[in-house]
Amino acid sequence: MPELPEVEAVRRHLVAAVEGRRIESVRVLRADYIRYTAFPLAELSGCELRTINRHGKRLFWPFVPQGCMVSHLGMSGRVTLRSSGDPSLAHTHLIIAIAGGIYLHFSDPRRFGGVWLYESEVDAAAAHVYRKMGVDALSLREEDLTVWSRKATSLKAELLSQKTVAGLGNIYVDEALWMARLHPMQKVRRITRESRGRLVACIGQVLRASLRHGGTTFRDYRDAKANRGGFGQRLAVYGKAGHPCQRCGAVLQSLVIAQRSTVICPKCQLRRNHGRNAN
DNA sequence: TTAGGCCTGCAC
DNA sequence: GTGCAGGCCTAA
Repeated sequence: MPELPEVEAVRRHLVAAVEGRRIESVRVLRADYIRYTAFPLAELSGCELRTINRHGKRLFWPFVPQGCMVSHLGMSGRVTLRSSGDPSLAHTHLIIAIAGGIYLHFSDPRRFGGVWLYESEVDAAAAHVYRKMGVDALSLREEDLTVWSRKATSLKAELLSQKTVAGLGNIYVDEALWMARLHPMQKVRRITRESRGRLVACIGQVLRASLRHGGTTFRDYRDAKANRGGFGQRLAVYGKAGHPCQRCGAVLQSLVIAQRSTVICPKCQLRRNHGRNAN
């Protein structure tokens, strides 16, 4: 499932191919994949794609002279570059024709993802970043987590919520918490500053390592070239319940936290908030 | 804060 | 055939 490294890998590939190019036409094959439009999508024809930015798991596509598209891959979304405007992949919902004979195909079997269209980049950010998303996980610093001292949620729920840190999903939350030796059920307000610093470092390390390998392949993820990511076999805990912890050898344990499957090392990741409201 | 719904493919 | 996987939104 696409998380930050997968989305970033897609972004880099797309930018190299289509940045600065003109939109020739837009073809919607499935209307409800377009979640919001401030103006008809067809009016993007003739506009120039200025660049592609990313915040968390979302891509922002600002156009000149006007318009900004937001895309989210959801669980099973893919954006692929093709030389044909005919849908070759099942579940292709949107095709954007770009000058130079390039066609951007948006496909998404499960349709958890989608596309939004705003008048401007500011409008797009207002709807998708300012209200609900925290700092992007790749530029996270320890100071960004000081707000945790006033929050009652668990580490797992907090990191999945995108509210303070944007971009992590179930895979990388489990990986980063394991690397930082923190228990996912621990309350964020009880995390020491030192542990927060360690977590920030581990989040960066996990994401950058994944990015170097082109993301994680799990189920349907592919990058814009339809390649599979190579980070999958390097995962330490995700999907590895019952296997030995590569750090201490203890058997990795599976549990459900915040309605999400979670894998931890019961020996490395000890809860430190026992004795007070530690149910 | 938590549960449910969305949706499909795949493992069992 | 059943159930689970998951991000994110909405409702209770």
